[in-house]
Amino acid sequence: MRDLIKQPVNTIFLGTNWESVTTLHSLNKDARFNIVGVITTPDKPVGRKQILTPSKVKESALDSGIEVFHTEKDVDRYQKALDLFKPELIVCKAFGEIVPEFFLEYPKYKAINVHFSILPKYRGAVPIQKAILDGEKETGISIMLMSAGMDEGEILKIFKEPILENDTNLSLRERLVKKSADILGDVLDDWINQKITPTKQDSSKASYCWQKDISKENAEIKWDSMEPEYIERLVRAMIPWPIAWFTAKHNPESIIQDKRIQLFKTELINEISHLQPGTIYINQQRVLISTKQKNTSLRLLKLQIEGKKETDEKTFINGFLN
RNA sequence: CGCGGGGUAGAGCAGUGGCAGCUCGUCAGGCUCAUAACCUGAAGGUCGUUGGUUCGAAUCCAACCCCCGCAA
Repeated sequence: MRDLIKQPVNTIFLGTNWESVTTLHSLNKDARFNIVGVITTPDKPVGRKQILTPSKVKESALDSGIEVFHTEKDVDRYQKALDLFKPELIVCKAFGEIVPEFFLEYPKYKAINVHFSILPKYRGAVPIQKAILDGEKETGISIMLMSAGMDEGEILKIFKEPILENDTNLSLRERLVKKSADILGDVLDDWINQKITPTKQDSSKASYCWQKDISKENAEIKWDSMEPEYIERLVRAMIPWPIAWFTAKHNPESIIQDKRIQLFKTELINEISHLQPGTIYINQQRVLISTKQKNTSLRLLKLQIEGKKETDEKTFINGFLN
């Protein structure tokens, strides 16, 4: 037994974005862990003006006085990080670089990753989005050992979380981030004190998801081929990026034409419409789009037309009445 | 100099040389058992900024600022 309060574990944290920040914070204020260093990706150009910006984790770590290191996918630099920090434990959340095996094997208590799915389902970069797209009713948090393969390591603990009807990638992600930050310290403590036996994944049941599945290109709504239920899920999965979109066709029956439209919030409405799929119309103070199912339309609760700002349904109608 | 759309009342928009408008919201009153409904009235603007053209500019010209979509 090791009393972590008396002997905090020297830990390296690997991460990049705001999710990693929440996880890092919870470990950093947890007396059982001593964050000796943070490894993150190099500063990247961001936004329309391509300003060189540090990752969220880097900003946060520097604020907390934690040393920051960039490995830049360079094997030698991983070795340097080990020499520099001499970690007993590595914790990883949303890092995004392939990490060499010797680095993972170095710490006494190994390298632990937090993944947002019930493994072995949804291995890969975008498990939340894919679970929503597939219409899954639940997903979860897998806390696992890192291995050379992608998300193939042995499982320490899995927590399940329901996917709500209105859940977007963002809302669900926020819940999972918060919950995982709450539980991670205790799971690590149990692991270090050998109260947990890792379980192998059944790789025959594995499924995968890729970053390229979530892109501007794949966020385009195809009214002629996609089922309305799928479109509604697509809208929720693409929040806050890349946002589901389509170009309103040249169609006299549609109130908007030849414009690119992004959808932020929609709901399915039972209503008979014989308009061709993708036609935008207004009925009873509601903004609707016909789908390939004649008895189902999609109601647009929040939308954005190119060149304009995001507006809700009511505001859109106010302006349209001109 | 990457491409394009835009900036007009608190919000969303119309108005392309001649009195500053529409829908919603806000405020006051009315109707109603009641209401997000309906009726009457009111407040609310330096038309992004600066300069130019003109008898006269929200409108035409020039420069700049800001917002948004695409691309990266």
